[in-house]
Amino acid sequence: MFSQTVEYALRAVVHLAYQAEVPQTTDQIAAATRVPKAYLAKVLQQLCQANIVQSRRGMGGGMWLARPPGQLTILDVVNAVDPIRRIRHCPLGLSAHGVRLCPLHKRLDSALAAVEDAFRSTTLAEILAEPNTSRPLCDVAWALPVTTKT
Amino acid sequence: MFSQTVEYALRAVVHLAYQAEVPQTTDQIAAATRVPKAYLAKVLQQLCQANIVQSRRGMGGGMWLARPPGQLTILDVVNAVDPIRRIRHCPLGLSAHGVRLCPLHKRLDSALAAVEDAFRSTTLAEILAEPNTSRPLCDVAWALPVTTKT
DNA sequence: GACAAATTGGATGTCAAGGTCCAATTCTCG
DNA sequence: CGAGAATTGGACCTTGACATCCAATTTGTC
Repeated sequence: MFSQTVEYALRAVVHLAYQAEVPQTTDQIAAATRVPKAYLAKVLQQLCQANIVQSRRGMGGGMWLARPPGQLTILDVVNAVDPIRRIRHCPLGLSAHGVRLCPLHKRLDSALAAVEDAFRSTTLAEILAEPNTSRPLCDVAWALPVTTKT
Repeated sequence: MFSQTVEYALRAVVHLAYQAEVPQTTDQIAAATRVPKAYLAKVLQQLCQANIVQSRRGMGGGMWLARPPGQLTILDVVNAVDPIRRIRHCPLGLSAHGVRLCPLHKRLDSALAAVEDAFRSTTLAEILAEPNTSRPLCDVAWALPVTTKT
């Protein structure tokens, strides 16, 4: 139900939240999050334009979070790459009823609203701090060499 | 976020709930719900196989609901054509953690669960009976000639 | 300045969802 | 029975999401 792109963007952002010290290259993020490198680059560009992450080119460059994790919600990330499309008017195209939705679409839309709210009220910081569970990215990131260079 | 197919299936089922008396042909349903006729036929077949609607061929044939609207939930319809895919194990493919999800995917999945619950707890009958709003299908069905035949 | 490391942008490929079309089948009615 | 009404099933087309590849650009280091 959520697009691959959303999944990828969230993984990338979680990784960046952990590696806050130094800019992460696309290669590093791709390896840690198991996302196809070339496509990840596109997704990161979108996050860049939405001012979720910042980037620097050239040697020593890479990506990092534009804000502290406590000020970055899941919804911010989702909206940057694949916004939740709320139902704002009748999908049948009839403008006869103005903005009022019929009961069917009101239910559908309120389900969307619930998702939106859940995402809006969860910051990255909360995800990182969650107690009593396995770590985000399923510990994959930490089992892999992240800064290794021969 | 919900597929077109889900939208079409729900419209069709709502229409059938209103026209409970007599079998509705694909043409009639398509006209009332503004869904492409040929594609609607495919969707209706899926609903048929899932035992949501029943059909009869030949003259006087058509489609009708297999159960009373009070015993048919939105979730039933959704699951018949495009089931909600809950997140049951780490999308990164690591089986190292067994079934336990990391905090990130736990949040995503619980959003899916919320949608599923909302859909499970809403019957067609409730949608038809909703007070104080415009009617399902945005009254389009009632403005169109449904049984007209020259 | 030259080289290597990194992002950026454009062109292209692949695949499933959405959509169309037509022939085959099944049913009812006269 | 036969004709017409309707579903059923298969083949096909189109489009956007996902993904890949390569050239251009920017940046740091020697």
